[in-house]
Amino acid sequence: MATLKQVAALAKVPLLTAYHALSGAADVPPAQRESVRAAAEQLGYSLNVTIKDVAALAEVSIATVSYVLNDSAPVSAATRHRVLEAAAALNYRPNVNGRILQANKTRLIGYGWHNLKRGHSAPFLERFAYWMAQAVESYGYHVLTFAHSADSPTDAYRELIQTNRVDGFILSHTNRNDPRIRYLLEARVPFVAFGRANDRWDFPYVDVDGREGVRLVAEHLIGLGHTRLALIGWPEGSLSGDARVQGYFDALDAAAISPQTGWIKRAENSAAAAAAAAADLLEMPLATRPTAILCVSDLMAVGVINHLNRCGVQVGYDIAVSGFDDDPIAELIQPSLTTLRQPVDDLAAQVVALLMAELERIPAPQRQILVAPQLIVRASTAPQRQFP
Amino acid sequence: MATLKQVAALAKVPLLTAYHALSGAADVPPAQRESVRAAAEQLGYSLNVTIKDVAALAEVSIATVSYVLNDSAPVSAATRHRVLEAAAALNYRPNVNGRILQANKTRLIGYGWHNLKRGHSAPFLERFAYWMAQAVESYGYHVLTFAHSADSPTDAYRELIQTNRVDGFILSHTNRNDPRIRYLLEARVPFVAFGRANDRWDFPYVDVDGREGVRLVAEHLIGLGHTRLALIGWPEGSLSGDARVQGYFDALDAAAISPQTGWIKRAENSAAAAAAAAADLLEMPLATRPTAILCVSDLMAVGVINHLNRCGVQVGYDIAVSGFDDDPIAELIQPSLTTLRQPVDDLAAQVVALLMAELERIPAPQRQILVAPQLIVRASTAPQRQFP
DNA sequence: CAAAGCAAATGAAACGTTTCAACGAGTGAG
DNA sequence: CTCACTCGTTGAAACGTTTCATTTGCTTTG
Repeated sequence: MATLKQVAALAKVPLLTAYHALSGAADVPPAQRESVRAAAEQLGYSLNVTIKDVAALAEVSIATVSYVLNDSAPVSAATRHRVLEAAAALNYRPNVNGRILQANKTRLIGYGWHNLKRGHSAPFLERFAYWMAQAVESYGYHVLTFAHSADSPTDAYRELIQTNRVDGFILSHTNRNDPRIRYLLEARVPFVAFGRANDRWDFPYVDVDGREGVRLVAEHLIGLGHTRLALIGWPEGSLSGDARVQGYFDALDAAAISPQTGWIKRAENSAAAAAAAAADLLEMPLATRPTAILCVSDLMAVGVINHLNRCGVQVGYDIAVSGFDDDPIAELIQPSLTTLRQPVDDLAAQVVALLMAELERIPAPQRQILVAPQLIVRASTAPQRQFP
Repeated sequence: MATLKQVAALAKVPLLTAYHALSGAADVPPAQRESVRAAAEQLGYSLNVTIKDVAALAEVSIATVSYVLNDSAPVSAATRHRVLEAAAALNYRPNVNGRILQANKTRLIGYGWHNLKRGHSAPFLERFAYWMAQAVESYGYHVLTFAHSADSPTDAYRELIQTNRVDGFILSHTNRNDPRIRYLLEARVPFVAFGRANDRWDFPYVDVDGREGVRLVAEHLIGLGHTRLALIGWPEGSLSGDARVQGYFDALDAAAISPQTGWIKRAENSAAAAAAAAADLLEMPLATRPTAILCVSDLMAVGVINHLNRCGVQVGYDIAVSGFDDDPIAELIQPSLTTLRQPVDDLAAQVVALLMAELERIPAPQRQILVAPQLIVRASTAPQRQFP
């Protein structure tokens, strides 16, 4: 491919004129415009301003242009000025791909999407993706998203690394002993997880402090006078699930309440399963029946509220209910749901900050970060009644 | 940077042995391993298999390797076999960045995130992002996501194009006269919109057929015996909003029902605004009061249902309610909500198929596609009562 | 038997950048 | 006046591919 300079030479016009003729950025006499067009045609040139063109216009070497634009070597004020003028006149923008090849850094961060089943979708993650993109851009990076299957997730990660498509990864929706984390650790690929995997592996992560969150809401309920608190958690074994249960015990311990058998239920993360658990709780004798039900997700809390509504139990008055996540539904359900909000923007920013340190291979002093969620009090735990 | 061949020569071992020593892919006698390590160290070489290494091992030129791997020129069976063996033995994966620079094609599609206000988030878009990534990958592309501000969105698009970061774009959340579309058309950048902009511009898009959707649900209600149907739409002026209203008229016309004044309300896309509109409707005299309320979004329908519940009106029995979107909340609210589901996977696949045609610069015959949503009947329009 | 033709393989250029090593022109010290 | 330095600048190499133009070694044909 020819350069702009050659086109200009062939058309016997100044370089800048050739640029204007082809770009339309400024007016050029029709005769000249035509001859430039013809010259470009003849050379098979299509407008594409490179560092060479800037160098030609500024009458310096391309090395000098590079030094000026990256401020990576001393350049005299006069030349610097000429170069900047030329770059501006030609509206020059460096081609990132040239850079990438030379530096062997793509400035791209991989982020994999799962295929969430209907109803299990997390609106939360869409916002996370936004804030992540935003945070990453402030460091001059971009996010490359890809889809991966649930059964062999590592394949997609391996492929992206081996073909040099990305510099690192951000993982979300981590599982216990997540195979992706195992692979990335072994392959020594920079990454940060949004979520934990197990206690043995040492890797950088940011997670919501579910334990502290549930403790907060339990404390809030105890403060309202509740003394019989039930908890509907996930089946034992999930990292974040067990942490949340722990927060419940923390609060009860602190208030010197001893948890009764039957107050703790386990259910899958669905409205229906939680409703069934709530039904069990309702069957307890009124005198010992819990007056508050803590749920480890908003989805479950919604199931509980719907069930209580159907049974004629007044939620927020007869029985308080709380959730976790601050899903949009929390504001929309009747009564509106007390819950814990995860500070998405903050989480994303911290994940990205950690990742940048990993990419520089200078690990941050604190590579494991827990962020406390914020208690959002709504009608489902309104202090409307004195509990016996 | 040195090549694997040079390292092997310096360590006086075969190329493949050098590879094994450095990669650990196969066992190598400790003595040899050490001398290879030392040689690599001395040359400042870190393991990175390129086409040159494959060529060296197969004892052919790099051109031949390229031809074999891309099947882009005739190669004798014997050499082809040698090359494939060598590539496999070295676990060679082409570096995409070399390709990108040479072809000036990044095989990256840009997709911009908006910052949606809390409560206005669309869980739908998260799933769209997943299916889009999936579809794009089946063509060997990836999605580059970026965040852009609401006030000057085109800047981000321009930057990505001018620096050659992406080959094209997918837009979602399009507005009437969307400035992004105006820019991309003018800059002649390949893109496809998920949503329309206005009737004047000719560009490829895929959109949900809101008109047909609302017609479907109205038809369904009329089939149940309803004759007085109200509609709560968005303020006039939005493209998709107006289309949905049109579907309502279509169905009423077909059933020879003439819409009464007062049946049509306009409200912002929020639960509260829709509830207020529903309150107005409730004040109409019982004899002429609508028996069904169609809403142009699930969010609005939820506001309406909550309001009716509060007023003691039995939704699905006294008054039917419908929404649009099939948000997860539709299944969770009481009663569950009849609505229109957008076939996300299908929409994403069609958007991507269109984009691929645009990228090849051979525009598809049909560049504007409307996809009909699917009617999902739930309890909020149950046929429980004979309407007068 | 020479010329022509063909298939297979190769050397080298190109894509756009950064950066190393080298160079020339001043400047200050001896 | 010369030598050694510094500062500013430059040519060229390198990153990993693809692909053009050419060469090599055969086979066929007149």
